[in-house]
Amino acid sequence: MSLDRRYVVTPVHKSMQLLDALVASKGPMSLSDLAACTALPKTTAFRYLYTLRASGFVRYDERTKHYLIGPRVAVAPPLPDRAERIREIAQPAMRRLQRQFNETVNLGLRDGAEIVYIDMVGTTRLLHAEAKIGTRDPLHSTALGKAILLTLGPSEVDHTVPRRMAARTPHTITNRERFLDELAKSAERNYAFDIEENELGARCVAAAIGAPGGGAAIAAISISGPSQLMSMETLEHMGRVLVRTTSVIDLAAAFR
Amino acid sequence: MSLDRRYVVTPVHKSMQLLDALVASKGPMSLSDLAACTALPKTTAFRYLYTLRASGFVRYDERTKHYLIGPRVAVAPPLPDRAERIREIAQPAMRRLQRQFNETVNLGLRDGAEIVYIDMVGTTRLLHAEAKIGTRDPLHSTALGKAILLTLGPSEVDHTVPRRMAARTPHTITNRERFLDELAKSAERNYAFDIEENELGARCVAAAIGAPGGGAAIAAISISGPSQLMSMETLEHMGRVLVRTTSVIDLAAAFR
DNA sequence: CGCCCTTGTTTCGCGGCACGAAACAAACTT
DNA sequence: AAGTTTGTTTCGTGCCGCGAAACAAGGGCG
Repeated sequence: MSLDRRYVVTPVHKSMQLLDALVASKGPMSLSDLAACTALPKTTAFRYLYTLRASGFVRYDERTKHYLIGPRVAVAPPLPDRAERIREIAQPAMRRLQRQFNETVNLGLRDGAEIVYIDMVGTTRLLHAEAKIGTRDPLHSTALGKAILLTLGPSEVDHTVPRRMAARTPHTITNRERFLDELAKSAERNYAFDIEENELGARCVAAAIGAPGGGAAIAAISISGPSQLMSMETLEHMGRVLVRTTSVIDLAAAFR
Repeated sequence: MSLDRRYVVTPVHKSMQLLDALVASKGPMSLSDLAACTALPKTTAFRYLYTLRASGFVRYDERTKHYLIGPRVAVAPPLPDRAERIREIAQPAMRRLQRQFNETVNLGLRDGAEIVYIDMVGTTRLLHAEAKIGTRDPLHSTALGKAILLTLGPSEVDHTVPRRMAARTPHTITNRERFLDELAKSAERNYAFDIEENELGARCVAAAIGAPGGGAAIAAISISGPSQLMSMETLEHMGRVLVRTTSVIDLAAAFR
């Protein structure tokens, strides 16, 4: 980020570090814990937490004297810098897609056999969606994952997709042969579907963003929505638009 | 909340007000807007926002010079004081239920023909759930809603439940007669179900929290989980425990 | 085209308030 | 019962955050 010390006001900055610490440790923390892991004097940490508590961003268990993230707040861990840059680059395209179809548009990054959501521009209606940034899903049950797998060589696909593919819903494809078949079909179109395979009631279509060197992709964009609104024709139309859109995105700038 | 001015550190407090303002207006805001609606000098607002931006809690659109809630953060609007007090009272019971069944436990408040989620203690696994606080669902498609309707007189039920009941899923009961039938059955047990009526793949069971005067309830507690793990026997067992638990909760203190 | 008004950014010097050491109070361990 | 750790409170100092004002860019209007 921009570290122009000139305008950074310490109390705000430090108190946000406290919030981040609370997020990172996924559970209740004592004052001492928090002070220690943010390198703040106990007194100061106490005051910040007291204030955050009064603002409703932090919850306090009087009994155990432990602090928790406030119930009205959800914070995901910070993303690595590269992810941040990729998001920056993809942002305009995502907004355009969102406006065109008025459904949720997702940006995912591959990490091993999982995709990590790094951005999501939604249909304004729900908080819900926005909170999922930083969460993960398997490659094999998501359109984003399949779209990325399309750009990998057969051998890499082979040792990336786990032997036992976990079923996220009754529709998840868990048979390896059927899955490779499905991939082959998707490869002809350059976009991939997810028909309630990752979440009941939700359909998705995704296309990968070309890697700078032209090799295996590390990111993809998807459009997702409720099955009722996403007929196969709609999905195919979206798929074609996605391919056109993603093919002109250039991630080179994200790698220095 | 506790307004002991002694320990409230102004910069932290004010910057949280900025975040709240951003949340309230559900969209991009200019510096001037934010400064105006928080009654902060432009200079100060600028510095706070700059800091929040550097911490990743606020996003900045360089082009339009507008601020947004950061993508890794989700914040719901603050709850009214009464809701806050009710949550405080119900909290211990909810934690107990959570530990006993290891499924998500929800606390909902009636507001007209909707229930508002005011607390949620989850199965640690997901951010996701926690973020839904403050959101709403129809009374007629949720266990929480039905549990509250059980405590209302027939005439009040009649003009509370809308003529056309919106279908949230294919399983939502939209036929008025069938719905009243279902309510009658639930009334005998004092707890109510939701069998994928509000969200596909999710089942719920709920019981109302007795109103202070003994009249119509305004709150209820539910347990929800994936259909695979929630057999009818499990649901019935949970229902009986819920009734025992909620019947001893006393909300009197929440009303002065 | 040029003027004015609004909006964002930067500077600067003052004063108040946030800081943290230290004292105090509880709760828990030994 | 003494000792250790943890949370809370006090208090005086100095630093740093504050906001007026100056500066820089647009953008709209005549």
